[in-house]
Amino acid sequence: MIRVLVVDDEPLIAQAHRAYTERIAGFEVVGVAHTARDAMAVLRTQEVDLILLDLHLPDRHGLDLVRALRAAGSGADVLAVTSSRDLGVVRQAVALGVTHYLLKPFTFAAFRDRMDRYALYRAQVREVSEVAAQHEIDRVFATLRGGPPDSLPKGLDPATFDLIRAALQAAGGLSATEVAARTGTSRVTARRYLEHLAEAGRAVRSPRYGGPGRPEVEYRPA
Amino acid sequence: MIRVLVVDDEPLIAQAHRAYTERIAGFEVVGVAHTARDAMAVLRTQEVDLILLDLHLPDRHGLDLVRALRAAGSGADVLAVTSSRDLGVVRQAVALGVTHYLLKPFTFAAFRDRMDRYALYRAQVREVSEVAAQHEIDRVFATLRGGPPDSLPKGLDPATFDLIRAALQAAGGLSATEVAARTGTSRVTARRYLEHLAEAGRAVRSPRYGGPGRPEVEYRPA
DNA sequence: GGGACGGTGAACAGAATGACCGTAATCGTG
DNA sequence: CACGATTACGGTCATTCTGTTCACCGTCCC
Repeated sequence: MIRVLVVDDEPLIAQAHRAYTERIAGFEVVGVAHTARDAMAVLRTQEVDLILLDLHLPDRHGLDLVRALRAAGSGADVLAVTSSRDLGVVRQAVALGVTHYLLKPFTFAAFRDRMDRYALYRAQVREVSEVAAQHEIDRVFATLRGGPPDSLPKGLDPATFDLIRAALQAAGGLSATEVAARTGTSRVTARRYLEHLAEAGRAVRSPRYGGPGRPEVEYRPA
Repeated sequence: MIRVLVVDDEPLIAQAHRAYTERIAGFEVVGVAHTARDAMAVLRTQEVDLILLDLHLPDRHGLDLVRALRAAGSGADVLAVTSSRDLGVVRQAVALGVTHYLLKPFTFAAFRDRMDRYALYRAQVREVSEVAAQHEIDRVFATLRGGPPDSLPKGLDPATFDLIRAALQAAGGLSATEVAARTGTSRVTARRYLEHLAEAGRAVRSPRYGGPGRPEVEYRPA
């Protein structure tokens, strides 16, 4: 369970964020604060993993709160949630290590995306305590900040997705052309979905050498 | 010009980092420090945009230095450079807002990649002072943390590249023909990638005499 | 009923590979 | 020491698949 502290000056908004958070598996809200002072108080008594922080607070700027947190040695991560479109603020937020920055108003999908990313990130850094290579570090950073996650991006149909995935699962290892032949879709479409699977880590790509001409890419279920 | 402070306890390494930095257009080194105390002193007298920070320092852990910096309100960004493979350290570094994390030893290409990314990030946040939409924020984050850019020349496939490199690493010293046999590629292809590795300084070539006929070229990982 | 959007496939430029072949470098022999 | 036999090198080119663009069609919303 990832323990979340929701901080927003408007009680209604804070409640909404709490509800949003609780709709996502793996997260629990351990506190709600409406001021920086309240937030600090909660942090003194509660273990908190992630702070959902509105930067606009009545007593203090949110970034100041983060600074104070860091000075105090707190390792809590911060997801900034604000309507401020000032890039200077974004830049400072980055420097202070916010995991992400959500502009209000946001959709639940966008919110869940950031939260899912964060959960995945935590799983990665918790799973092993040592890394062997630079690219593993890169993967951790990319998880937190990279492209869109598991929710199907635009242009991908759930039904087609299932079809392609099933075909791959059944055969074990197929090229885009072979998947196309088995599912009845075009190669282009098959490739689109296979590529998504690979991107999401649910399939691995490896080249197939031997014949003349450019090598084929084989996708195998992970 | 992006003003860089180089921090590393070993003078030789610090000089190397300084040289690396100065090879990249748009960056200038405004200071070199060997201890956390030195670094703080420089930061008090100099405007610094980016700190190239070795986490292993004689007087204090690098992350403590970052914490102190943040507490003091410094907005300098940090690129962590360390040989520590401890993921806990990585995690803390992320929370403190390091722009990236480079494992020693690293190639100049990897270093330049991170620096270029950072320069691009700065250009983005400086160009405009306001943002209109979430996706612009996302772009800024992705610039800083996105996946590694394929610095491979055209005609070379990343997957094949990894395959060849892995084969070489595992065996220690192989000819193009032997690599071909182990990877399933043709000799021509294997040689293409081995040549690239040699060119990039990641493998060394030495002839193998003894048998009849023209000597073979043996590639060994550098 | 019209417009916008989302998903698909056909066509195309070019990217990555293997086959072929002349050339280069060594060893063995007279 | 010279010369032929042998073996690998290194460049060129045909081949096949990739990845992208664009037009089409259905559907949903206004």
